[in-house]
Amino acid sequence: MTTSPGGEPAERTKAAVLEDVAGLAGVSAMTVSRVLNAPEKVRPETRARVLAAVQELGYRPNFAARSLVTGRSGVLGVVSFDTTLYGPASTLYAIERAAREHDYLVNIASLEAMTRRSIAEGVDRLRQQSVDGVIVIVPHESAADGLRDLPPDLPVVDVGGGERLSVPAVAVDHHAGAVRATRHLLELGHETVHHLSGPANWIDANNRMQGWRHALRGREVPPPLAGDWSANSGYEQGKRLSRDPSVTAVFVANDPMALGLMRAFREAGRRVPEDVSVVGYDDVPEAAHFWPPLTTVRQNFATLGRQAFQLLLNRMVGHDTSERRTVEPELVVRESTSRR
Amino acid sequence: MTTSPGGEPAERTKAAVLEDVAGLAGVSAMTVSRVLNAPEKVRPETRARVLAAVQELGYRPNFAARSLVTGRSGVLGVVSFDTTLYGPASTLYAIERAAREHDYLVNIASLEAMTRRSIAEGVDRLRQQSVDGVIVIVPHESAADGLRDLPPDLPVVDVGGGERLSVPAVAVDHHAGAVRATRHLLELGHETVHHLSGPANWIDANNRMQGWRHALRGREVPPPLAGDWSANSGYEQGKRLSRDPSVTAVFVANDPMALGLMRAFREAGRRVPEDVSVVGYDDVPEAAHFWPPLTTVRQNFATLGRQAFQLLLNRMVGHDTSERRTVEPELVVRESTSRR
DNA sequence: GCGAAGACTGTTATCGCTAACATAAAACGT
DNA sequence: ACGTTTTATGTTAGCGATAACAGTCTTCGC
Repeated sequence: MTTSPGGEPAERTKAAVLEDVAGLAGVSAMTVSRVLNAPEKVRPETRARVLAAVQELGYRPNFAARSLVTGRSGVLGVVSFDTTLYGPASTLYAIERAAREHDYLVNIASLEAMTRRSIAEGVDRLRQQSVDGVIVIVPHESAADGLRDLPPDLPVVDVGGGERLSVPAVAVDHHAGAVRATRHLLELGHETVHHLSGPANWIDANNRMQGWRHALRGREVPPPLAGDWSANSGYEQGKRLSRDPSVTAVFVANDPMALGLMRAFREAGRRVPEDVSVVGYDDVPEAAHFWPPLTTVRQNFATLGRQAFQLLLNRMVGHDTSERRTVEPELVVRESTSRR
Repeated sequence: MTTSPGGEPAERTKAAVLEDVAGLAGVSAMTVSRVLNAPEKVRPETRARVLAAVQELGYRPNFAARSLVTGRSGVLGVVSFDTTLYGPASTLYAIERAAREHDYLVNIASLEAMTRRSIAEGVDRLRQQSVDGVIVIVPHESAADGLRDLPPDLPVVDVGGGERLSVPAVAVDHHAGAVRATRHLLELGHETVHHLSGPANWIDANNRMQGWRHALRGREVPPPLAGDWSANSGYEQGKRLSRDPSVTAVFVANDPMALGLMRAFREAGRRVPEDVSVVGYDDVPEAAHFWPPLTTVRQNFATLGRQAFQLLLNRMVGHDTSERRTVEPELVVRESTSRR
């Protein structure tokens, strides 16, 4: 960036600042600032001169200085648990894209654990870097508590964090999704539906379990098993479940676990879907290519992320809503389910 | 300002600043600053008093102000393509964790496309928010170019961006990984090994393809097919490949494609591994539960991310290395491969 | 033709913090 | 005991931008 070694006058060592541009353009610093922030207030010719100077010096406004005086940073934070999981990763991605369109940058703070303390700490970390707002993706019961003792002056939006929240939130209607999944199996003629749920205290896991229970009302409700979202836990629990010959239909709380479970059943000699039908949840991109292709419930994480950003934007410009938006999941029928 | 109508003395409307804390503790602002930045330079009793005041006022240093004067922001940026993909997501996650341990925050900028322009633009976006350094995760040929015309004053580290880079870099030795995968198949008695590669111009895809070629030297090298990393493309290409009865072993450039390919083969009546052996790449957490459990090459993304951060840290403190570190991948043999 | 409104541009005062230097108090060596 | 170092704290001066106000110079209306 330093001008060429040819001997040009402005062999800058330090980056150019407003004053430098002003000097070169023969105007005051304020005018340069205006050109950058409210161009219409500056006469076109001056503007052109300033812009040329900006160009020539490769001037970039100093973010810290601007943010110090305006009180806004143009950065928003996302607090999330494991961003390696498909759901959080996709949501984060959507948020980032939406943010970019509005000239916001995204700062991430991932959490070691999901306790109210760690959530507060994550938000705090972001706050220290003076983000303008925070989106929390913590699908855990602890989120509600963690969010409660947050400073009220910081706009916060929650994603998938349960009912009793003090902040605006977006969530997928997992109850409905689970009902759809379970009904689908019931309609296929299964007497009842078993359930492999996610870990305790995860909002999504609870909601799906409740939906499943709800859809099963009036029938025998088998005791649910719980995994930890991993394919491996699905496999382990699948092994147990496969020993019960009465099982003909299983609703699994996410796709990886469904994958593991199907493997366990196959290894136990029970064919999917001939002997037992399986429905997953998430519709990860691979689900269509599992063996057999998995019937599952699709969540639209992109929408989720976009909505979350919208809500945050609203809150940031002042609308003090505690709006709650819901995204509907959709059943995708493939080949892991069949008529009994 | 304006103490509240209630009459309480410190009914703050605005957040407390250094001066407020100083006042309460009966010291100068500078002392407070020292307590926060170099506690050992302050007498324990004063320190305690200051800390108490900080506590009482809930004081949080203003990031912009600090950063304005120190010239450092404590934020680093990560430019990445699709952070939804397992690799980038895991790497990002590892970077974030390493960064946190060193009190850095991570800003992300994901890219719409992988062109030199968009890379430069992504870095730029981060630079405007004055990040202290940038890690670029763009496993594409364009990365090298995109990085070349970067301002030299900004510490940049590349992850997986190929050989001819102008900046420090970390990469997995995909060539070696591919060689291992291919040799494994060869040692199992297969005459040759087919290859389903990733999209053209992706560094990883190229390296793996070269490794495969290398391991095959002296034998017939079948024309490789190319997918787009998705399970779906694996399935499509798998359908084509399954029509060729001479195929007995396939090295697939990533796990999702391997999943799709195995499905295609199965649907074509060719059993894996009895009729055809398949090796994947990545070792995604689900790979062990594919049907059959996938033999694959594990990349340690966590190490990759950590190393990238280390390198960046080095560069940021001034060491002007253009060090290049390599992470070795590891073959994980499961059940998708068998003796011919 | 002259005051008033409007259009541009400039001046000044911060924003909240820390580097660098200055000072005061305590500790020390001989 | 006295200058000298060390230790603890305070003072001053910005970092680089923008808000708010203050001038100029035009442009108009009547």
